[in-house]
Amino acid sequence: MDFGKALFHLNNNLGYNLYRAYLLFHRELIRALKGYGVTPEQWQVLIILWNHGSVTPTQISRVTLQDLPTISRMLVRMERNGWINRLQNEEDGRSFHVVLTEKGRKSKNEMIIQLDNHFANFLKTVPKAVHDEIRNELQKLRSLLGDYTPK
Amino acid sequence: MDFGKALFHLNNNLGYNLYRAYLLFHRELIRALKGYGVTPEQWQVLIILWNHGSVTPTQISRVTLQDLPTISRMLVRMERNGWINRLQNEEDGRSFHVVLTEKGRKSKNEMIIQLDNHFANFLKTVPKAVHDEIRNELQKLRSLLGDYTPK
DNA sequence: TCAAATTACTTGTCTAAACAAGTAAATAGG
DNA sequence: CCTATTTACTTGTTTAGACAAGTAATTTGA
Repeated sequence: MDFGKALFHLNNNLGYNLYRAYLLFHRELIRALKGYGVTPEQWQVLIILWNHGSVTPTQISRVTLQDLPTISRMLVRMERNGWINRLQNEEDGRSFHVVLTEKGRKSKNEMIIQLDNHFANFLKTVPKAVHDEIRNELQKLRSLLGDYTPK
Repeated sequence: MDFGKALFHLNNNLGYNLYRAYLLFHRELIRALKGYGVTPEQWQVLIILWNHGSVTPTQISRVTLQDLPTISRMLVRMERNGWINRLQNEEDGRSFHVVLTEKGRKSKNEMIIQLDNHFANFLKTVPKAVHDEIRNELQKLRSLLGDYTPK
C-alpha cells in the first residue's frame, strides 16, 4: 500500500516533523523513566526542584509552559507517589511551597546517570554535530516565536 | 525569581527543545482548527483521507505512528462529528474502510486555505530559510532514528 | 482439516493537556 | 476601610496517548 502521496505533503510540513520527532523522544523518555514510576512531565518538574529546592505551582506552570490545572493535578500524583510535599505558604494562604521528599532528593544522581546513558544509546546513530545543530535551530525557532528563554 | 539555572540545563537538551517547539505548534493548530470542531490529530487523519479516499484503521495507525486504541477511539469521535463513515470490509470481517462523508470531502479546500493563512501569519517572524533549514534537520534526525519515511 | 498463532479492532485504566468555571485569599482603589 | 479586582489554586469535561487485556476473524502449519 503506497502512502507516499499523503505522507509527502505531511512530511514537508514543519509542524508534522516537530510532532513526529517529539513523539519519538517522548516515547523513549517514557521507557527510560518507567522503572522509576515517573512520567516525562514529572521528570521535568523533578529537574526544576533539584535545581531550586522549593517552588510554587504557579512558578512551575510558568517554567513548563503548562496551565495550572495540569500542574495542580500532576503535583497531586507526585505527592501520592512520594516525590514531593506541599508545604503551607506562610505569606500567602492561596499558595504553597512544593518541596522534594527524601526519596525525591536522593533519586537525583542515579536517575540522571541512567537517563544520560539511556539517551546516549538512543542517539548513538545521530552524530554530535547533527544533534547540536538541531538543538540550536530549535532554540532559534522558539526564540523567533517568542518562547520564554532564561537570561 | 531567577529560573536561569534549571532552565539552562533543560534548555540545552534536545528533547526539551523538541517538546517545547511541538507545544507551540500544537497549540496554534488547536486554535486554527477550533472553528471547525477538529483536533490536530483528526486533521492529520483528514489529510490522509483527502489523499487516499479509503483506508483502514490499521493503515492510519501505521502512517500516524499511533496505536490502534488511539485511532479506534478517534475514529469513533470523527464519525460522531460527521467527518467519516466506517464501511464494512467485504474481504475481512475484522476490519473496515474509513471513508470521508460529504462534509469531510467538501471541507478540504476551505480548511487548507484557512490553515495555510493561519500558519503563514504565525510564522511571519521566521525567515523562510530558517523554516526550511529546521524542517530539513528534523527530517534528518527522524531518519537517523529510524522513523518511517515514504519512498 | 483443524488447532494454534496471528491480525484487526475494542475496552479499560491512567496520565497529560486544553479550556471553562469555581473558590478563597490577597491587593488596589476610592 | 471596604468593595472590586486580581491572583492562586481546584474541579469538571473532553481528547490524545500509552499500555494491558479482551474478542473475533483470518491465516498457518502440522
